Amino acid sequence: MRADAQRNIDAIAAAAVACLSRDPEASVGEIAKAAGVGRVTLYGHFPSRAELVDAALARAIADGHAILDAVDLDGDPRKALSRLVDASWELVNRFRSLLLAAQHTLPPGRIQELHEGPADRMRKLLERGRDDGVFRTDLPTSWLISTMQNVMHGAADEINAGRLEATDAARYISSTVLAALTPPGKRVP
Amino acid sequence: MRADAQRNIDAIAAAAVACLSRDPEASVGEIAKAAGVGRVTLYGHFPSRAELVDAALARAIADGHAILDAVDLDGDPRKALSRLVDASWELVNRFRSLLLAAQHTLPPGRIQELHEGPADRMRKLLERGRDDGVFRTDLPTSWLISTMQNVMHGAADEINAGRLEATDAARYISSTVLAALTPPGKRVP
DNA sequence: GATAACTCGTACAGCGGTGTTCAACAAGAG
DNA sequence: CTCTTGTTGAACACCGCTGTACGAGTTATC
Repeated sequence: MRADAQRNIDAIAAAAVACLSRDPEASVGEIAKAAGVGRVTLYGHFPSRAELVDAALARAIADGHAILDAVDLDGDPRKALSRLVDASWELVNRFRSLLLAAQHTLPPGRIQELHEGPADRMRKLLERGRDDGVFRTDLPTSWLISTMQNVMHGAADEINAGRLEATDAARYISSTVLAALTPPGKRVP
Repeated sequence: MRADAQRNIDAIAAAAVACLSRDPEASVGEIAKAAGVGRVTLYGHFPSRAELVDAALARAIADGHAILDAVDLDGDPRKALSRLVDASWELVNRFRSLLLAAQHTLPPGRIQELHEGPADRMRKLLERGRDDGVFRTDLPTSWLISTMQNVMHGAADEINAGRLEATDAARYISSTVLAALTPPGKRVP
């Protein structure tokens, strides 16, 4: 593999992330142009649109993974969760449109598969909080995780619709999620 | 307006609701066929796909409105909200795909406009509960309403993905929403 | 500097959708 | 019964997208 080919593959993946994050229906042609590459060259590296979207999502998640690594998950699980949710929210908001593209391009289950890493991180923290008695145990962790994701995605929609200020979002999300995770009978923080 | 024309308009709108509820990208041709009507006839009544989707969504919401009218909203606001959420969930689940179609066909804001009725119903109950001190006042009602909607939509997604049983959904949603609405410092029911 | 790897633009075929036209035909309303 | 209003299928032009083919040009690499 020649060095410039590798460089182009990288540029295309980066452009795909950028374009699809703006418009989930961005065409292959647009992405090629954004990468500074001919459409044919792109097809040389990614046989189909689906594989391109897959690569873009994988790249975005990998980037996010690195960012989330910097979040301190020790100490009070509620505080830790709040920190993790804040950081995750940043990412969800940024890649929201890309996810939409993936949803009607990738085969069902593939997205879940790519999200295993981030979900695991969340699950570990959630389980620690459950052991400490600060998070509820009457609902499955998978449901709680998807609820957090849904709240974040919803916030992104509200911002897009102009009904919510981006500066308020993080606080709203944290408050809502922490309340939703509180075990029945316990006080909301 | 001739009687059979009126009948056709009705059949087309009903078919649009049905088809788009199955597949958000159902073509005009499919809908016409489902209505037992020629494609040209359809275009005679609905000048464009957008107007057809608009009519379908409006119809679905009107139908839902009638169903929600049967829900008893008196008594303990938390119990009432639980009842309302259960009924709403039924509808959201049914029309989830139609909403998706509307989201990338109708101009931004139009969907919100059509949802004013249902949102008002929820808002009134929410405000009564706030006056009674059982729902939180530290977040805007609009945010709380959208959170409820997001939890329901998320549940629909989970069911579609096979990660959640439809029979569990209603209970999960109620528990989650009631916790999320609990004022800070109060106990989760 | 030779050679294999890579890229480029253009052009093409195919697909599935939308919206329109036309001329023949059916069915309500008076 | 008549006439206006509707309905019908087939055909058409149009659009933007995907994926492929080709021949000429360019650039890493040895």
